[in-house]
Amino acid sequence: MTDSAILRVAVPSPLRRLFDYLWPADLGPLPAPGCRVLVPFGRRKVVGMVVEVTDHSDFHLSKLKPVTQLLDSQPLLPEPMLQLCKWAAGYYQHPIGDALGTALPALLRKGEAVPEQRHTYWQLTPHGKGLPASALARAPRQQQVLQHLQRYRTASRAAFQPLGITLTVLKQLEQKGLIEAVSTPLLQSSDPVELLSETPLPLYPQQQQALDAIELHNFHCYLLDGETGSGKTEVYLQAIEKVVRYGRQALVLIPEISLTPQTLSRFQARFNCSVVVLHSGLTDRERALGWNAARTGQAAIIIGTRSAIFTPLHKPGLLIVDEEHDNSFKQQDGFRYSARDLAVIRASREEIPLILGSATPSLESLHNCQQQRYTRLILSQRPGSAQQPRWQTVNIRQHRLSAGYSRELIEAMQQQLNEGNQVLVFLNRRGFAPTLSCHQCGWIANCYRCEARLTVHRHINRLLCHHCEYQQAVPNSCPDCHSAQLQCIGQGTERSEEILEALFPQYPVIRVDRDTTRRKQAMQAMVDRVNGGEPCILIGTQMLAKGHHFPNVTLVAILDADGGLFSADFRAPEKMGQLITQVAGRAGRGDKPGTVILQSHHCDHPLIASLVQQDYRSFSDMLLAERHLAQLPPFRHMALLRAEAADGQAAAEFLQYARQCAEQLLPASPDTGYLGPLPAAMEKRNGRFRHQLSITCRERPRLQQLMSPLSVMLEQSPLGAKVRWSVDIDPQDMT
DNA sequence: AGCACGCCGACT
DNA sequence: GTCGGCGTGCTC
Repeated sequence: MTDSAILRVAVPSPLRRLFDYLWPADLGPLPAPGCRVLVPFGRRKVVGMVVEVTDHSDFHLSKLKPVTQLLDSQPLLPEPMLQLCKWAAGYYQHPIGDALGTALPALLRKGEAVPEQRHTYWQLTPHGKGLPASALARAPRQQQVLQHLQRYRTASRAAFQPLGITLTVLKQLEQKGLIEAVSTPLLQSSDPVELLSETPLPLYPQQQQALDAIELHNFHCYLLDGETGSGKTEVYLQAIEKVVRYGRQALVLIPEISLTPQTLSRFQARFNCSVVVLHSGLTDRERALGWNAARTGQAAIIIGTRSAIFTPLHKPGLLIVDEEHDNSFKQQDGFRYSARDLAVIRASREEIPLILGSATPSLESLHNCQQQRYTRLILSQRPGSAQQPRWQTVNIRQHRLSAGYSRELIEAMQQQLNEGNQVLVFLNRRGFAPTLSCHQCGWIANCYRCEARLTVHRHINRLLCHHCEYQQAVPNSCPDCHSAQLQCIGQGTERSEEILEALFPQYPVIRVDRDTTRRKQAMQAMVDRVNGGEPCILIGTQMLAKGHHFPNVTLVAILDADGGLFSADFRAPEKMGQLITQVAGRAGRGDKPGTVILQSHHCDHPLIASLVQQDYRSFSDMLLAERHLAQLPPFRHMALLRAEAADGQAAAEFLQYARQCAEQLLPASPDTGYLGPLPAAMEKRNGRFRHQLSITCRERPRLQQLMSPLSVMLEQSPLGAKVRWSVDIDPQDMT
């Protein structure tokens, strides 16, 4: 209770509240929300962000500490971004300080000043200017610099590079006092240059209709639903062009893996304006520079992965989320936000359009179209001569397989290869074999920290756990009965590669998975090799499904389509269908028609049948009907409480307590359902036992009204201190 | 999350 | 006699 100025500050801590500080008059006028401050917190000093300015506090005035230092004279985050972070922290039940932390580049989070893009160049000192051009004859490199600067007055380091002048030479001249480095802020280029550096591609009618349908001056969501190769990117590019022409910025989100040079170069080749790319490969400084260029409006187009949704924009004009169904838009730990869902909130607050693009839209987005909240724009043709692939199933239920390959498939592959074409084989399991077992006693190699089998990796001759870090050498004999008859059961990409090499010795086999693409550039080298065009076989995991185009592939084989059909995760079939459709889209992109062969034990399963005989659209309709019947998302809103501990009992007890609290706040009813606590699909993982409690509500606000007080109660509960627990709103991955 | 305080085992 | 193990408690 006071009339002096109080700042409500978000502080990096796991506590779900703001902290009040006094503003000492000698620090000058009150800072605006969005400015960073240095504050004492406990026994240390931390960088916090002003969220509110007020004149009262629930705390005793005597308990408030004063702000130590103001770090920004102007707000770092504009009001809409601050609001978005507050909203996201509330919606996802995450501490506000941490949420705001993810919105800032690391450099700024640490309290550094905002870096500025500067133009650095070299010029002669007065001493250097006095020298004749013939000076420094004994140092030809230095003389070259001298003469160059006498002629052009200034030159940047980049300008010296083609002349073969290294930084060392320049430093030597600087030592002699002959030249000096000058750095000035980079001015915004005000020259009216032509925006486009290449002519846009002509649009076919559907593309044109889609582009025309997108209203640029108000908020609306558009689902650009077009299969692989239907030209979604061209629609993005031309929509961005319009937006940039009237002086606004476009923010494009792409999945983590699809940050391929191909996508990127399309944007850079099209536009002359400044395109900023925010990806994980940048240094902290580069990232902060790009972020700031977006904030100040210097960058017209910003492309980034999930976290880029928090990039402030000076004049936002358009948001795009490409491959909106992709799981990487949902952060799976810590601050569990969905960048795609936040894009909807952000676009609506900024009153700008949002384009969600996908060949295989998420059921959430399709449902939103059915509810008339989004407008669905369909692209069903492939430009040029490319044709739809032909689908074919092989029932492998009673077939004798050669290490996972049916006779039909082998024959089809042989035929395509003989005709000089390429074949892509999709097997979503890396390693040699998923199981090592003893033929004598039935022993199976299990991970001792996880409830999972160890995967045999033949090339390094080790057993790896794919769920934790554990690995060991492949034993020579069974640890139980000492028999030497250990056998590998099941198929992985490594084993498939061996089989293919034996089956088709005259053709190169290229394996693509996490193990073969670990090295930098390995993926690109592989793509280049394949697109060289020689007949070959590609075998790989889902890495093959995303982003890259292989125009010479005419046959796509899906070795095992059954993985997603009978999983504990209700989203598994959706993921499977998306993956299969995406892989199938790699086939026949050139002038040659493509074929997709799908091996399954359940060819007559309605989901498989709809995918094969019809398309993703009928497949997703069927899934939506199932979700409706089962009252699952997107027809219900879900929160998942997870708890894990070395003592499984403690985790279950904590969730039991959570359920009691929750049911007191919001009793179970036809509109509100509780399920659990139940052991997670893989109960033991990384040495901890995991349990979960799911809560579903018909109304989204109702769920949030429950989760907010519940999170606070759980945070304060002593039971919660003994286990690792988290709240996941709109969970994507139930495992 | 940090970072303290706090009370019990093997070492200069 | 101390160094240090990690239990629990607090941060405006």
